[in-house]
Amino acid sequence: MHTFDIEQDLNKEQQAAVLAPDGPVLVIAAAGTGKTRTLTYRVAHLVTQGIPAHRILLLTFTNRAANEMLERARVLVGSGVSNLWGGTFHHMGHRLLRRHAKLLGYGPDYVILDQDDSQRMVKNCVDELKLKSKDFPKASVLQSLFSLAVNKSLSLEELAKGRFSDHQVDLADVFSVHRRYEEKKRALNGMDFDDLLVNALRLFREHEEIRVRYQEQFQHVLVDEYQDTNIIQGAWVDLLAQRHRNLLVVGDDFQSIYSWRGANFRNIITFPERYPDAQVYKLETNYRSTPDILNIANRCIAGNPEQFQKVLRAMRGQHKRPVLVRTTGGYDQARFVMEQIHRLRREGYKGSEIAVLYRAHFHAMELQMEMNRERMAYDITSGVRFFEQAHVKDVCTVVRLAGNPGDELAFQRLLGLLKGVGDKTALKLWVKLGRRFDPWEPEQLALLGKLLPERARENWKRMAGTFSKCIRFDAEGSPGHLLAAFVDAFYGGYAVATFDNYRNRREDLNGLIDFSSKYETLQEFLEEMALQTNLDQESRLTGSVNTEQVVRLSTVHQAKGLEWPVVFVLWMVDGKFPSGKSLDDSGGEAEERRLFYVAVTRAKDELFLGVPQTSRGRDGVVQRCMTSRFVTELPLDMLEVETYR
DNA sequence: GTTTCGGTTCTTTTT
DNA sequence: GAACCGAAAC
Repeated sequence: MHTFDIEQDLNKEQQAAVLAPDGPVLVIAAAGTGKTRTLTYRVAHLVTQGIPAHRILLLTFTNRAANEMLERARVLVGSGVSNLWGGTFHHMGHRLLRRHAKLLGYGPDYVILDQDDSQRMVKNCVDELKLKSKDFPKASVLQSLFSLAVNKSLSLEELAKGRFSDHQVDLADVFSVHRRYEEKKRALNGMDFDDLLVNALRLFREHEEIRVRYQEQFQHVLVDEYQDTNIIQGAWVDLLAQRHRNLLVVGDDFQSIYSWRGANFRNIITFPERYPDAQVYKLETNYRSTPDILNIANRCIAGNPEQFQKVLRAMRGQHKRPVLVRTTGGYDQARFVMEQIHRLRREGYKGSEIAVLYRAHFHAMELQMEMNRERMAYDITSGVRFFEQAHVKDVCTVVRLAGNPGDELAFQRLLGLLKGVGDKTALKLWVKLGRRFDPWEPEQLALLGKLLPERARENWKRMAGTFSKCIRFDAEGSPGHLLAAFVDAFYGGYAVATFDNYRNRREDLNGLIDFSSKYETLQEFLEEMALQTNLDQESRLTGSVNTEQVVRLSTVHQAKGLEWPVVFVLWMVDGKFPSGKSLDDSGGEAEERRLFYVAVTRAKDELFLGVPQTSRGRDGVVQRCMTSRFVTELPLDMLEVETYR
């Protein structure tokens, strides 16, 4: 059953970390040094040592990382790991709160608001308080400000003062929006992403019996990507591990790229101070990339302040030199990438072995157009996340209402799909129905039918038909039926009339219905959906495309933790990468540089850095571009310089 | 008073 | 793509 051999499967550095004795452990794992592998083996090792899986807690940042590690651990030690507590911080927070939310005054069936939901709710607050004006900050700005305050553990006042220092904004108004927002969430029995973290921490801090119970339960706590934890998460982990003190954190301060959302890499930097008896292990042996690529990585990051010094040691031999390519503009850059992809294909690379990375989604516009024109298969984790696309959110409103009749946002959105009903009418109806709408109650359906404006009724009949067709049983059963029925009866027609890319959206919806049928209850589906930002790559790709030949387009952030034989980095130009906006923010230049480090270390064999000489600004005006400082900082002989026009 | 529609603008990064 | 704005339509 245990089909692994630590001595044979791992190098010395990794072995040391995996076999580390009990107590606090800090593993500094540089890029491509087998961090996931080490963590997985550590879990497997603990299980074979006789630690019951349910007494191990494994925290990650992304769903992808959680799934990958649990999957790999399962391969090593079999189904024994299935009781392991593993997942993202938000998942774990939710898992605890689902059990104990009552203690904090929430109902057990609270709803999770994703970012889009929060933003809409903030917008509703601004509307209700009649604060809408040209000068007043937009809902999205306010929402992210509220969120940042939580994640950085700063007072809203402090943060708002800095943010609006040069605007004429009455901070009192900002506060009242915030207060209203908090009240609204309470009224709805809802938590946003930040509440999941904050409330989970409160649970521990304010309820000793809960704290003691979980401190006792988790004999071992393991944290992945520790450099990305924020203050709340850091405190959470410290608290949980207090009893047994078997806390193993893995991270790479070089790859800390989330300070803009509150990540505090001081957590990792000060770990040895907070745990003076901590064992520190470094992983520096890199199997991924060629020496030339690692040279660039080592060189670019070395000057950053405040970090654990480490140098990537290459295990691979020389291959092709990394290339810096100067092009006239974005279009030529795209042409260059296309030509190279054709060459690579001729040399035997598959499309899926190639990735194009960039700082911001719109940087890939020209390339997308070119790829479309040539009908080259590509997959892009688009700027809009799968579950936040309009059509996905639209159809999910029915499940939300079926699961929670008090979901105002869902109601508003659902009714907004009817011609002749907008925000105002929806809100009026919501109040008339007593701020509650249960689609399974025939009386409510009939009442709403009567209250609706004349021209909305025709469509309403079809919408309402969905509910009468799905018997109550479905509310407790799989959400798939309900979604399918809604699409059949109403949304299919609506989508045809509304979207020009109807077919794609219909495919998304089919994918969603497939995805939903994995869940047995509406509640489960809703929770999972809110915490999931994207469908897995495999399930999103249509069967008709040969996935082997699909080139990957991605932001650098989303590429973290992944690797490809060939990597292109677009727009290595000051203002774009580093991004002009981020330079004055908290992370500043150092964080942008770390981002560049992440981009470079994704490449195994070949690396291309694109440097267009001009870019088209807002009004179509052509501007000269300065080569990115991250490139000019490098010694010239580290790169092959090419000009393409 | 509301809603719709058509045009415009703007895109950093994510659970 | 989708949020936003202003003008026209209900």
